[in-house]
Amino acid sequence: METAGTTQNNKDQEAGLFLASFIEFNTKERVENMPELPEVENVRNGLKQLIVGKRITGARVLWPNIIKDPSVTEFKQRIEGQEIKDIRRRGKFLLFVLSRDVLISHLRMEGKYRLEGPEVPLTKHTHVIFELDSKEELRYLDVRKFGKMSLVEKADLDEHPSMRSLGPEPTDDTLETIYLIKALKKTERPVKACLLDQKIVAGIGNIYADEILYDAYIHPERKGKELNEDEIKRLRDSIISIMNRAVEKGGTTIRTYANAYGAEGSYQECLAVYGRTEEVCPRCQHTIRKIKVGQRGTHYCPQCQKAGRE
DNA sequence: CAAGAGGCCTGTTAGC
DNA sequence: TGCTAACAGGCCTCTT
Repeated sequence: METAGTTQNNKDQEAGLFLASFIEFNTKERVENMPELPEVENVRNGLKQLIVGKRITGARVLWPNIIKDPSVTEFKQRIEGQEIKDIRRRGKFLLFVLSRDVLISHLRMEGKYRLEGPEVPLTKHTHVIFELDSKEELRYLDVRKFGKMSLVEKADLDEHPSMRSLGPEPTDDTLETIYLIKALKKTERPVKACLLDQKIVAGIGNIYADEILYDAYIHPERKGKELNEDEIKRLRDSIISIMNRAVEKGGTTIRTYANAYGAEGSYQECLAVYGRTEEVCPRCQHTIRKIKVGQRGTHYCPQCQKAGRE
């Protein structure tokens, strides 16, 4: 793992953009930042100020598996010369709107972008480099190499496999109660798994799924079909309010490198259960527990979130 | 069709 | 102490 203070390149990191993040809660539990919707939104805002209007003069791909489609050769050829017109977001996907194409970028667990001068040495986790006409480089770093990029024509964006099956954004305008009732009422899956399913709602990851269920007083293992309409209504409200609040706070970042735009988030101060295993529930003083639900680490309060009714 | 398993990766950690 | 093996995690692909 990288550390913030290693003297030599510390200055460089602070000078460039490092919308990044490692989360360190306490000595018991350390979790790396997995960018969910609020974190991606934060990255989007930072990048927007820094690179919109600049032109990509070339691309270097050091780890080919990051590029999902088209082929690496075509990817590099096509992106060259295109101007960055806008940066958008859909779910957890970052969308670089270019002159002709859209670059779809998913950070997965640890992907991050840095804007640096070419003289700044590459780290071993740098996998893709976009050279800009401003003489800077937009660099993609990813310790796990899990992130993916696709380049598609604008007209084909909605039909791209990554976009096509995404559910609605978790906002008041787009996530309807009726829709959520329909989606949950027909499934045996635990509600936690449903929240993580991007086809049902886009943008929720492991941190906010736990926070949402806590906020809604719903046990993560309850099956979708056994939730009543009032509970699903409550769940919908929690989805929207938690995600809105997290976006306002700039997402969750426990420890971050400084950057010129102060893009680190502060939602970690609001986390009630995530990363707080064996701590005291802020509502009822019961002990927060960690279990596994659908292969995922899950934090909840056994007192506030009963497995039975409520 | 829905749902679960496997694969992608590597730093960290549990277990010997 | 030093080593290996298991694990985490989001999404896609394959299988059932």
